[in-house]
Amino acid sequence: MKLSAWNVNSLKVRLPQLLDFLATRNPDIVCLQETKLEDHNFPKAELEFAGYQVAFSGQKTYNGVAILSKTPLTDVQIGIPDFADEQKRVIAATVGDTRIVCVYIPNGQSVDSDKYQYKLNWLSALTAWLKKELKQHPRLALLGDYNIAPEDRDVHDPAAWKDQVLCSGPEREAFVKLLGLGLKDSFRLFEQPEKSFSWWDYRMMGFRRNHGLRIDHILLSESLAASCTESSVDRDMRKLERPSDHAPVTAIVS
DNA sequence: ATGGCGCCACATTGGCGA
Repeated sequence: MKLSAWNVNSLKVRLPQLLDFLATRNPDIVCLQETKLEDHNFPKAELEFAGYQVAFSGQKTYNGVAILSKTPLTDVQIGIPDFADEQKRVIAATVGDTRIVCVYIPNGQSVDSDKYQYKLNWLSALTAWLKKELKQHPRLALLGDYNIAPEDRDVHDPAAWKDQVLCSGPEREAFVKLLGLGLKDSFRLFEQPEKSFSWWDYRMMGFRRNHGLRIDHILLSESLAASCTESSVDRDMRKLERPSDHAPVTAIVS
């Protein structure tokens, strides 16, 4: 089973690239972030025609998440239960015997921003909920844009980013708490190239200079991690004309 | 040097992302 996550930064703009991605990579499941589409504008028919069932939760301008699956999606959950949030950042569904949780974790803007505190509260709520989810679903994958670079090796210039948003201690501690639930960072199950990132700034030729961060992740519960054979970043999608600033990430499990 | 790019909308400028 091939699982991908991709922050498309507008599904309206990126739909042709997504359809190409589906046709060429042939993933079983794709988790999308930053669709930036209200539900009545979601391209359901196009994606169904491409062979995928869809579950989605979106809003105008910001946020928006979706799960695509070749096989039926059941028990769709939108948002974190008992956590009031206007922002559409979470969708979960069951595919076969596997629970898929798609997240667009808040950016936080800067460590002295109210949005940073919202991010930390949000991460606490996510972690508490996932603890329960894992009890019900031993096979669970948490995919998406985490807006956290877990370690210095996930940052092109750790000195410049030290204690900045996406790299700060409390954010990294929140990521470690997710791992503490029994989740594994699939990317680090394997040897990887130095300076592997999933996001590059549009400005200053960030991609060409590989000025990036690894902030998009696929975390797997222990039973899924045990069968994981591959985890990688799909840099080729970032090379296209008019790319998302994020590249898709993909893991293969059985 | 606090810009740079890309996307969106109460759009031709400002908010936001990371």
